[in-house]
Amino acid sequence: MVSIKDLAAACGVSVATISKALNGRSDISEATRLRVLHIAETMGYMPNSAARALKTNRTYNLGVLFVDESQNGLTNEYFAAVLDAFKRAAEDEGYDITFINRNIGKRQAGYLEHCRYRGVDGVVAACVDFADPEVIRLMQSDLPVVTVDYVFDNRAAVLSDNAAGMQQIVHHLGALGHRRIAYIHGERFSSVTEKRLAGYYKACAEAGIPTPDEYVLPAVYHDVQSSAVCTQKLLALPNRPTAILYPDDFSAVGGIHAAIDAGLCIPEDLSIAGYDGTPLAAALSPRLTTYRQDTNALGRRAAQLLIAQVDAPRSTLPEQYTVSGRLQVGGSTAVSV
Amino acid sequence: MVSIKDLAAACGVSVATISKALNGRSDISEATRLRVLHIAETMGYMPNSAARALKTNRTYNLGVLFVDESQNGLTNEYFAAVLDAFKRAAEDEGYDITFINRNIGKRQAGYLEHCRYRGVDGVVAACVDFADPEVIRLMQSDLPVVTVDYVFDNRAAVLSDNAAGMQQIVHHLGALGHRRIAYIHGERFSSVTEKRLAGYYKACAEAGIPTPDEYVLPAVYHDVQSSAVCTQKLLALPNRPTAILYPDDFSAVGGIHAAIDAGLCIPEDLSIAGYDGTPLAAALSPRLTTYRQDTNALGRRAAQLLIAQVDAPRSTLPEQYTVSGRLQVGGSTAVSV
DNA sequence: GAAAGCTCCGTAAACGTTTTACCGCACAAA
DNA sequence: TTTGTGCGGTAAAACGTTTACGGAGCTTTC
Repeated sequence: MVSIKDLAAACGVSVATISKALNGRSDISEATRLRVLHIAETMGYMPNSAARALKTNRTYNLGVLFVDESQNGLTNEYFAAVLDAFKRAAEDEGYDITFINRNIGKRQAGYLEHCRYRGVDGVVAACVDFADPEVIRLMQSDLPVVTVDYVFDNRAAVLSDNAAGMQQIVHHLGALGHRRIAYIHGERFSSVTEKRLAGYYKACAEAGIPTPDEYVLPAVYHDVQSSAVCTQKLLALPNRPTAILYPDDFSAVGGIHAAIDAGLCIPEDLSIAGYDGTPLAAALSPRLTTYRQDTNALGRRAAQLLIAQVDAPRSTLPEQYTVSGRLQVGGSTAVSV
Repeated sequence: MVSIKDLAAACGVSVATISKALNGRSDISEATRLRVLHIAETMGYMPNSAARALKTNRTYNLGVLFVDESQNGLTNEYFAAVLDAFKRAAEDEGYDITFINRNIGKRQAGYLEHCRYRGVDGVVAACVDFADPEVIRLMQSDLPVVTVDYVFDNRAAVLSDNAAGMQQIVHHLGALGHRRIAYIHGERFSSVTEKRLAGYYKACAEAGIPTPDEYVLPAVYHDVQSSAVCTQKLLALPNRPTAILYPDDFSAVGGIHAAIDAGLCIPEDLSIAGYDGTPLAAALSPRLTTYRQDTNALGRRAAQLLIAQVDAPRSTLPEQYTVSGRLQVGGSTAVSV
């Protein structure tokens, strides 16, 4: 590996000059800069990020914090899509991304310690349990942080418009004449679920649609089993709903099958809506009505917010951004009978 | 940040002693080691990975190379699952993982250059175009490398048993009495596709099942549109197949709907099989017959192979491991009429 | 009783950068 | 001639580690 020292020797100047030439400093003549750059090219010079990080305390590395327990990790389609967009945006700005975990070397540690050990310039947190003391410690540290789909104190955050999305779905169904709209939601005490529930109740109230307790059932995100069971319960009701809302597109599949098993036709006998707007929604037949979250904008925005904090002159305040999605009407919803 | 120097001062010993105590070296008394460890704990000492990397040329960072163009990135469920397992295994061994891209800082570069810049100890390559000159350059470098689902020269690789998987599916259908089995496959010139095709042909030959050209159609992985179109073509055949095989579970959804639209019942009129064994397969009704790839073993094995190379005494040879999956029979396949 | 061998610890150099302080020089102003 | 003022460059310290080497004190060995 050719170092800055070798370059200096080859160019006949000092290492300081090389460094200046490479980093676009001003106190150097254009002539020598060009010469250095050219020789660096031909010698195949590569800077050493470790040395640079050691000296500057900047790694140009961004940490990604998420929990991979219980399937909610990389295999979560929503999170994967957001992360993918985040990654692309970060790379465009010259940052690399690396995963945060709870050990340093082979020793157990905390998330914060891991970040300090690796010297990441900032952290994006998604899909994590914000009640976890370790997560809280990280959030309260002086590290630049951006959260997705959760607001921690007044730290930077990007949010999907969960309440608005839910409202749009309800409005859509209300416009189709539905008056009995049930909602099978995801785990409680997640801010996403709470927002969507609020949106559901608000929209129903506005439209004068009743929301009896037996129409609001708890299930589990991405679990066809639980959504199928809930659907069966709803369909067994004396006054069964004409439309059912699901926590996500995948769960809706469980609902669809439960409905079909009950001898119902979709959308003639029952309207069904998912959430997320994944490729799966478009693959189903009829296409699933769903709310498409703008994962691309979410990830990109998160990267921008984080990087802005990283090289903020400590004056910029953290912000919360909400990015809105789009109702995607498919054939799974139709006028109420 | 408290450094080794602060520790030395607090302990009243030299920095060398601290380093030795921390790294479990032998030329130090157990008494002082304990004292150092204790004081380090109370002072909240954290090593600096950059400094360590600079000195030792080991970063304990593993690079992940994959292309994220055309949806085949993180959102690819198969890859995401493998990566997740890889990540867990790597972390257990004290390694962190970071993504490889083609720029260093904001400048364009090659994959290899990026790796050298970041000083990753090794690279796992999956879902990449192995014809890309940049990828080839990386593969031919002296960096420890492991590939998944592809064999490059004699570098280490983990492989899913694509041929065997396909054979098992065909055997299963053959045992059910099917004699007209069509195969809608993924993109050609991918080694995965070629292996599966070979498996299909071999199993059919063994069972004396004909494989007319019009039964073998090219489609695109994870594309319901193309699989639906292919399905329509097959069903329009004068001598239409009694069973259709798909490149993956998601594509099978397209096929199922095309079949239903054609007025067929599954599995009574047509048997259908997917590939991968994703949660989706189990969510469908009837459950999709599929071949479940052991993504967990694949990822874990890849990590083991890579790490073994990293700290190999240059004597160990790279190996190719094949990990086998399991046929998962669902209700989408039944005895032939 | 001296040589040899341990055990434990310190000294100092090195890894590849960046950055601060400074120096010499040419040129213009006084 | 002196004094300032940029400009182009150098020297050297610093970042936080690891490690080769050496040395002091002790024990073993012949």
